[in-house]
Amino acid sequence: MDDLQAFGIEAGKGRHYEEAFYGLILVYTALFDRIAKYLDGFGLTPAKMNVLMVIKHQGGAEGLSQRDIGSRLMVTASNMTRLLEKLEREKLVERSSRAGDKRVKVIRVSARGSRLLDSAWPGYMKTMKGLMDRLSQAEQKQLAGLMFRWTRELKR
Amino acid sequence: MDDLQAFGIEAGKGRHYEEAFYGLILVYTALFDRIAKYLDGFGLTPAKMNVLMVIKHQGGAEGLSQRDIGSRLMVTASNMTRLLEKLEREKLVERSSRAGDKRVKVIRVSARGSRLLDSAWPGYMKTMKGLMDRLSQAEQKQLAGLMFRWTRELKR
DNA sequence: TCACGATAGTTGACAAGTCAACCATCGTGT
DNA sequence: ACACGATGGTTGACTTGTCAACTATCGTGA
Repeated sequence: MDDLQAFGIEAGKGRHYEEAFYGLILVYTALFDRIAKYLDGFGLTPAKMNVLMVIKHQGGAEGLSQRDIGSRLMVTASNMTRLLEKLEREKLVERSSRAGDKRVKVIRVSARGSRLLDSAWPGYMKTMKGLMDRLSQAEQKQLAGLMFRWTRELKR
Repeated sequence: MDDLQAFGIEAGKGRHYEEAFYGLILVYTALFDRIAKYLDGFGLTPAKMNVLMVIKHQGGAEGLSQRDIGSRLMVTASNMTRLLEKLEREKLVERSSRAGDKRVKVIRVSARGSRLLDSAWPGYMKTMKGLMDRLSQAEQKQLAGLMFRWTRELKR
């Protein structure tokens, strides 16, 4: 736990909240890193993967507006614009104005995007599971419960 | 838990690892956000705050090299260069070449940086504690333990 | 009907992070 | 003594993310 010392924290000294806080940061960055490395093999990034997943799983035939995607992923509108521009340039996604409301842009996954998503998906899940499986089943369950409670508390 | 649905995850369906994974992301971003908002009042960001904390708490009289700081915070060398350039421009930090090894730049907190850090610190800790205290003491301890084990596992 | 407020998206300017290529300096082995 | 590899830092090009200011369109109330 030398990592925590970086922040001036000594482990095992009471002060669980500091250990938990900095531990969480360390874990998050490690997880993010591994996932990013995996996705890199497909020319994808976590952000792009998330966008593709949301559109494909929740878009149905009608597609989603940029706003819809953004709010589901907690990504700002301006960030969505640029993310989708790139995805469009890479032909993974199609953007068209909605008939009846020219303000909204309807986003759909292209055939190419869909194929890419399908090919990246199993390994993505496997990578994630592999990372999580460093914890026991019981610990995973514990963590899931903690995170669930915590997000709800943080939202008030 | 509607947030998790964004990723195509249903809560409470076994699959604790998915809930834990996405829950962790949600929590992390929420925490980061609040901390960033607090620090903004001081013209600081989490990254800058971390750098100042490390230099002040571990730098002693001799200061630290950029490499030292970077490795303690898991920040890349190139990122350190730019971070420290900004901190230097804002006169929060002083950079000088080490006598005896011109490659190394020795970093010290300036008087101004030190004052700023002192003024931001108590509220920073209070904000962090406030965020953590949405969980009970027992949960914090549990979480700290989990994170401790997990970081170690992830490092192999 | 039309003015005004709300909604969807875009743009500019910035922070923080990455990687790869690069320069300067150091230290060591022969 | 010096060549070469290791070390410390910088730079360029890029991604993801933010906020604030902006445009365009839509819908509603008077």
